Amino acid sequence: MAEVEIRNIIVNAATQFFSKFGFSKTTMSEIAKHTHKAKGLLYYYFNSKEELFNEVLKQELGKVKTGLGKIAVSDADPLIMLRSYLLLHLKLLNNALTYHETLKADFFEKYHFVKNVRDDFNHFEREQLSIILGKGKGKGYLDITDITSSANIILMVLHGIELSLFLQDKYAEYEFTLDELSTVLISGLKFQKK
Amino acid sequence: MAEVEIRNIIVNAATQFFSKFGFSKTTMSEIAKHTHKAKGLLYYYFNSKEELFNEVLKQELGKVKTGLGKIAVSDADPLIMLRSYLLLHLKLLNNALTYHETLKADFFEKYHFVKNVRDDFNHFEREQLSIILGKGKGKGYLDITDITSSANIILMVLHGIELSLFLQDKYAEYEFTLDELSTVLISGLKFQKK
DNA sequence: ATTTGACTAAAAAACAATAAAAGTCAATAC
DNA sequence: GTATTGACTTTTATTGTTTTTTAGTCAAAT
Repeated sequence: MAEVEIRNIIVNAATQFFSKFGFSKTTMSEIAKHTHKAKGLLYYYFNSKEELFNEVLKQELGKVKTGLGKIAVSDADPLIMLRSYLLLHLKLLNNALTYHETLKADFFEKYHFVKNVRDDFNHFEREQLSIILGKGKGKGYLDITDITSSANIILMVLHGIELSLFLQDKYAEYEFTLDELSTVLISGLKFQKK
Repeated sequence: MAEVEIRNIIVNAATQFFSKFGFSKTTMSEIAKHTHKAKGLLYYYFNSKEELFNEVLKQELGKVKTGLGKIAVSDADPLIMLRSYLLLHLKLLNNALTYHETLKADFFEKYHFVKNVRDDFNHFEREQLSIILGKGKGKGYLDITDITSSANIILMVLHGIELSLFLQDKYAEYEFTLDELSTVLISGLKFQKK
């Protein structure tokens, strides 16, 4: 079998276990057994359990990036784009189970090995939001001077509520409120006749 | 000495220790020693360590309530009131150290014994915000239909960012951004000529 | 070049013994 | 009778030890 296929089989099995049981309660032997391969093979493709987890998180966030990336390239109304972005961000991340674990770990300053992937994702989000905000500003829809600063505000709110939503499983409960929140935020950034 | 005075001496000493070392790393003996009283006396005034901690938290949040309570009763511009409320909420809670501990504990579903005091505070906040939003709506400043729902959005944002601000000590870092955030939120709730 | 599985080293879980803390209460002071 | 004490008991946490589990290795096989 092609090298890349086996690698994927391993990553897929790892994703199942990590998503269900988390990093420490998943064993490499379990993953190996489930793929009907020897444990040593996992170490042929990945240097460590951490590296494998990292790859799982990377692929998970990769899918989120793909979803979110489609918004900024479209030529829809920037206000609608921004709204879609906020809601899709929360919706997609709500299902990113390994990401949830790294969120939680943030509080204990563990999981440093995952820093690069997380940083990359944050950078991506900053970029996408800047594009959207830039378009909105260009077309005179948004009343913002400093795009970076506005992006920071939005990200602060998103990251803030992520913790309560995902780690305390309140997404379903708050879904409707999130809709209103995005409306308020966008309305707050909108150009207003004083 | 009057019964209530001794009680206060105990609570004050307890506040110092709990704020500095947290609930579990503070011992009742320490508190007793610091007040130059026997440990048994603490149990004459409080049934348990948990009850004492509860009292400390109650007084801490009581001060926050006093500060925040002054805003809604003033007859300032509701928009300014709302802005002051958001910023003061974060500023005062940033110094509420025992509250921080209960925030953290939320993630582990510990500290259930503190639920009443926390619920009371949440109820207070909901009330204050409703008053302010009500005034804003009445005077035609705010474009909101459901006051409860708007209060929920604001509280969700506040609670969300509290975790990152207080538990990861980012208040100083984000202070400026918070100012902008409150501007955006208020602007988003403001009545707009479409 | 890929895969195996017995092997080693390191980390976690289980257990027992010990220390430290919460909480009690009969005696004492006011 | 109310407030206070401090020695005492009970619970909970800590420490050190053993056992088990798991991450990670590697020589041999495919």
